[in-house]
Amino acid sequence: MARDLLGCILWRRIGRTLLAARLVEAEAYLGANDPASHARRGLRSPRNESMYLEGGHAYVYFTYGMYYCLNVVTQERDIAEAVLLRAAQPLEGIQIMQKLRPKARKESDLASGPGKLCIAMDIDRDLDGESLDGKRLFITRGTEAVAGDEIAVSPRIGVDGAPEAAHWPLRFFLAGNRYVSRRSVK
DNA sequence: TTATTGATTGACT
DNA sequence: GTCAATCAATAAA
Repeated sequence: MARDLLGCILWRRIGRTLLAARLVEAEAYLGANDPASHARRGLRSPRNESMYLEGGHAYVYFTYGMYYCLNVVTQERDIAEAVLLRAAQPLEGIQIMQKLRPKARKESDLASGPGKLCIAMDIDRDLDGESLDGKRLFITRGTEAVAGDEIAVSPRIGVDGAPEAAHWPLRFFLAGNRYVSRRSVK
């Protein structure tokens, strides 16, 4: 799923305005058996409850005391697997995004990270559990095809707390794309 | 009840 | 390269 989401378009409707961005980086989190997942060992709490929804819903969590991250829930109900959307290329409503994210000086930095993406597209816990085929949030196939050899794979970012899973190759991104979160990391 | 730690970012050396 | 911001969930006591 993480692989397939690359090149897809994430849409966010806020009243009459519509924002869109092309996904260029995503990470897979494998539920109960993944020590780096919020659902490791079957953990379940109000925070991660929407991970247990059926595929096609949003899981939005608050982290480091100040940022939100958006996930696509992928499995059947009660199986808590999800894909973290880490970076995207702004397509529509770029001026609005710039207003929402004044710290970004370049367009390529508007959504070049999971927290940044949520700031640029005004995504917070209010959207947690929402359908990804809904009014405020939805995803469509991209118009630009992604070639198989365009997709690079690496360990996930920031999972140092789970040494056992630290090297798992579950981060997918478009090789050389300037909108990914870390240009130095291959 | 208290302590630790993040699926991060931005400022700074 | 280092580090602080800032808080909720989880772990430890």
